[in-house]
Amino acid sequence: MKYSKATNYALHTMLYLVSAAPNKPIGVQLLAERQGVSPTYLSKILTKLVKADLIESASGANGGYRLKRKQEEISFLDIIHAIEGTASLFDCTLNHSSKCLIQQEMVEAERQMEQYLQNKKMSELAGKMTVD
Amino acid sequence: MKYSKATNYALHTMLYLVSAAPNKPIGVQLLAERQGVSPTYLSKILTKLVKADLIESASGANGGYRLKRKQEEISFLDIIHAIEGTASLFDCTLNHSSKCLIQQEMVEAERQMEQYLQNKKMSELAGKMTVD
DNA sequence: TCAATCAAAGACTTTATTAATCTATAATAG
DNA sequence: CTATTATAGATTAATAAAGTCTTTGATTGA
Ligand code: SF4
Ligand code: SF4
Repeated sequence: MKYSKATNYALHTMLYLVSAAPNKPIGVQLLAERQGVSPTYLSKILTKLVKADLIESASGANGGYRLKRKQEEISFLDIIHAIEGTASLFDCTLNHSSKCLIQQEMVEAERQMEQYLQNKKMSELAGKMTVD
Repeated sequence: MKYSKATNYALHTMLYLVSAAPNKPIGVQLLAERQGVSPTYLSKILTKLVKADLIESASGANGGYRLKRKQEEISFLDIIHAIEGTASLFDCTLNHSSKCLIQQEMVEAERQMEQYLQNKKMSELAGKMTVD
């Protein structure tokens, strides 16, 4: 069990957008170069972030991506959910009883992690880290 | 990102062993039947649990598997780690700075989940759940 | 001792998921 | 219009998970 590389790219891209000038859209070309990934691939990842309403895109010359919300309103969890989806990490296909303790505990454990990630906002990274 | 099916099998097997008579080893045949999985495959999973010192095995007639520790000394996390390994969920291959906040937060979030799972022991399931 | 029973190990195959590419289409600024 | 940039979908490649098959080794008890 691992976070996908896509999530990694998404987090780094968001970090970069956070530390960039807020009103100048940044093209996928540049974002991809920095991370050593192909523009077309990063593009699909960013489209997910757009659909999750975390960033917005502009087509055409001088277009690109920029934050749609304030830094303090974007959490790690938002980004992760946008890429990985929101389904539970533990899936018991059978699911016979709502009182199943295994499932309950696994879900609660996950909730603990998500709670932490939800409280971590992009604003905490801004300035405190340089993107490379 | 999902827990593997192997983890699911491991948890269910442990639950079954917990609710079984502690001194009579149970063969993989029976354990596999209950879960609708092939004995040889389950066997490799159980071998991991043996190596993690959670259960012990006996070869030969009347052999099989049984708990090696007390119920209250086996946590969900023990089982999960035995199957999934202990590597971090988030891997940044670059890893340039020990001060990287992204990595720090991701690791800390995971720690929250693990802490919860470490406190959940098999003894909490015993009796409260029927295996099916 | 020997045959039946059971676990361990390793090589292998199949299936599923993730990662990535390629190509075509749509939007927009200048 | 045309250059630029995002979106979408189909497709391929790479990696990981799931599962099978076969052999070996240990143990029991007849
Ligand atoms: S016991 Fe719980 S986790 Fe297992 S199959 Fe039933 S509902 Fe799912
Ligand atoms: S910024 Fe942090 S997470 Fe990203 S590559 Fe560097 S060390 Fe890894």
